Amino acid sequence: MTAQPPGRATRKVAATATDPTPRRRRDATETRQLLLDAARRRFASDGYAATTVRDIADDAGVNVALISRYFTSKEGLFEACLGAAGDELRRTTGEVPFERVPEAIAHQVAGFATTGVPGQLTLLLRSSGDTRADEIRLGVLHQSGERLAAAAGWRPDEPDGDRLLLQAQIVLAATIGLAVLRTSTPLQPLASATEQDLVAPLRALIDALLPPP
Amino acid sequence: MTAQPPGRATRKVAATATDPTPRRRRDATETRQLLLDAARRRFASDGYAATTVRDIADDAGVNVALISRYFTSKEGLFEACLGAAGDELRRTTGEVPFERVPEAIAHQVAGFATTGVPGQLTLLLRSSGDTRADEIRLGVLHQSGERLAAAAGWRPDEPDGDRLLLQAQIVLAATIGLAVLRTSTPLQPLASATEQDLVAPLRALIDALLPPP
DNA sequence: GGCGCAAGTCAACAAATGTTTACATCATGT
DNA sequence: ACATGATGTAAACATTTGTTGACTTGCGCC
Repeated sequence: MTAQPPGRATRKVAATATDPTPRRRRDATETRQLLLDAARRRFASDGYAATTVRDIADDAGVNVALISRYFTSKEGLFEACLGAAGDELRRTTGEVPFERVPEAIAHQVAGFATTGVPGQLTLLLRSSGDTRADEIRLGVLHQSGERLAAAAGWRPDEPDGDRLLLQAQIVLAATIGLAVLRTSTPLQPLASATEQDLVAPLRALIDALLPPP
Repeated sequence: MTAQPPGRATRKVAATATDPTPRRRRDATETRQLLLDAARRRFASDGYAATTVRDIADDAGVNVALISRYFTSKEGLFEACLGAAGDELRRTTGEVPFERVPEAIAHQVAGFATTGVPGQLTLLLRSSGDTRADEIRLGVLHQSGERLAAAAGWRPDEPDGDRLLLQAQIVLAATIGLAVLRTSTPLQPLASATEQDLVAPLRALIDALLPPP
């Protein structure tokens, strides 16, 4: 496929010609980031097992061996991706006033269309076959559920508290299902609905499950 | 692991000893069914790519080669599973009076705990890397959404019809998210909630998104 | 009973995958 | 300028995976 003639290597000079920023040809941190971005896209859209390290390396335009160098292994790379996804989800469901949660979720779910990066949410539910990654994912989801429930007035010791937590987790489930049906399995018209299109239904959904305190 | 001593084959006599029905040792249709059941479980819990044909064959207690014989290929086996899952989902969202849709969904989502089979729903969203299977899945989901919307009074030519269809698909998304968070990623307390625990929140959710006609 | 075919077994194959090893090349400090 | 460590490359590796072909074994029918 990409077999280079064995003489002098072709080198990738093409981009640098029109590139305004003559960035260094060798930059470890940039290479790391390229790999992370490519991996997030691949993992989110194809899942962990179906993604090969060569896919990721090709997307990023770097050599396959660098994945092992910078992230130890494929699993290490996946965990690094999960970390970023967790941060993003925490930001969405945590540090946001309760009234604006629908907007935040809509933005998160719709983020795929705006940013090129498919929602990190899909990353969260991809079965990985890796125990460590499963733990991370579960922890993130659990914490997100508790934050959402807390924003709706949940207190851990309160009687009937489990009901509220359960309903917060159902909201979370709906969010994740939305992300999946928009990216991994593009279901129309849901997949092409805009961020604004989603806010109203999401508000109705959240109001129904988590009545404001 | 399961290495048999190479002398006379051990043969699987263990089960037949206490088995009240001395069923034939060689039954093509039964073997097919064993493979289908094992495959549904594996595909639903681990995903398509992470599941190996040897896993399935071992679970079913049959030889690996029989997968190719009866289903042509791993993809063929997956499509066969998708067919069954599609039937089940159609049954849930279609031939049910609108008022009882929450119960039907709860039953479907909770089905994992009651029957040993993890909800066929999770099968529906597993990315497969196979174009044909993707089409099947998308078709099933689309049809389910339309049936649900129709049960809520949606008519294709009606103005503002897209909004209703969109909201039905959001209900579908919530359902799928629920199935995932209960099986693939067991999130507590959601994962251990009983069927009855789910009915009330689901009714609230559906009432909010699909007001009865 | 014994014959024929369906059902099942075993071993091997090629392709793909994650990882490593040895080597080449750039960047930087002196 | 040039030595040295960081960065990137290429090829090879040991496994695993899906699939196939030749072979064996049991079932049903004459």
